[in-house]
Amino acid sequence: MIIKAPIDLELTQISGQTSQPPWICKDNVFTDVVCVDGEYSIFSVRQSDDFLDFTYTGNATEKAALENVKKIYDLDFDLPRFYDYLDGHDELREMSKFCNGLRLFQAKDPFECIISSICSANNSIKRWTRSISDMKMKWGRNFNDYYTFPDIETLQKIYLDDEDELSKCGCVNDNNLKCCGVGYRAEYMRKASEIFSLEIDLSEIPKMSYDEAFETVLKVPGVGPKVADCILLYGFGFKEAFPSDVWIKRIVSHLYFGGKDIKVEKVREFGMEEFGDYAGYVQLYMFHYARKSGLMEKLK
DNA sequence: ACTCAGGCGCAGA
DNA sequence: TCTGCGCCTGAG
Repeated sequence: MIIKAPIDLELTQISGQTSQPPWICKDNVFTDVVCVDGEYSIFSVRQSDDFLDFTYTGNATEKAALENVKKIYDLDFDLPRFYDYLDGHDELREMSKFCNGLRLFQAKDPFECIISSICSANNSIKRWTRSISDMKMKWGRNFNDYYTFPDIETLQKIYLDDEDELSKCGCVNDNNLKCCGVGYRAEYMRKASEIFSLEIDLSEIPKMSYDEAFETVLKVPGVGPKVADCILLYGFGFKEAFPSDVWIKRIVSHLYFGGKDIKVEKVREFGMEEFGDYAGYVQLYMFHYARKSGLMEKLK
């Protein structure tokens, strides 16, 4: 079925955002397995002119499947209206040209989003993507060779490294987190799994205010301000989040503060104050604008 | 072979 | 409260 919302699907997929790796692409069709009301469906999406062509297999009702795909690709977001907003500001005007059709690629699985966001910290997009894909292949459930992300209970039991695996199971069979290339983040990931199993109920987070949700996820080891904002934005749709890292710092500094060196924490406050409910989208557009326009090279 | 990028936790100021 | 170091891995 065709969903009439303008989107650049490929751009949205490869934007390197921290909710999930890109879906598997074959002949311009992007496919992955999605949990709908407790059951697994294979979702396929394809660019059809400006719109999205969506098909799925599985027992999900059409209504539920549609709701899910709309959420994942943020299809209810009014992109033209956002472009009017960008056009109304000197500093932002150029961005829509470079990122036309780019939407938030939202998590299909909040737990996956949390763990992959932790994995993304102090990491490269390439290495982060490989690690998460490895984890899915090793410990996720296989549906037609599309793999789910391992659930909370599964991940809690995964060994940390070779040493941990050897002492607990007597042999080493690449069945541990560090062999996925996550490095010292392995401990954070396992601790986080424990916390979401025992202390924090994932389903409570969407009911919270932004501030409350921010403070809640900050308690998780490996989650600082940047990762917390990524989790809230890509995992739970808090669009007022403005994830601020060194790149966003450089870009904001260049566009708004005459290149002056400012603290990342100040950049976050500035972004939230200045852009309000558009903060998350402005952050997304800033990053890709900088990438594509050559600004990023200039700011290095 | 070596250096560096990248956000977070922690020790020490 | 704030500052600066070390963490792990792969790319250059």
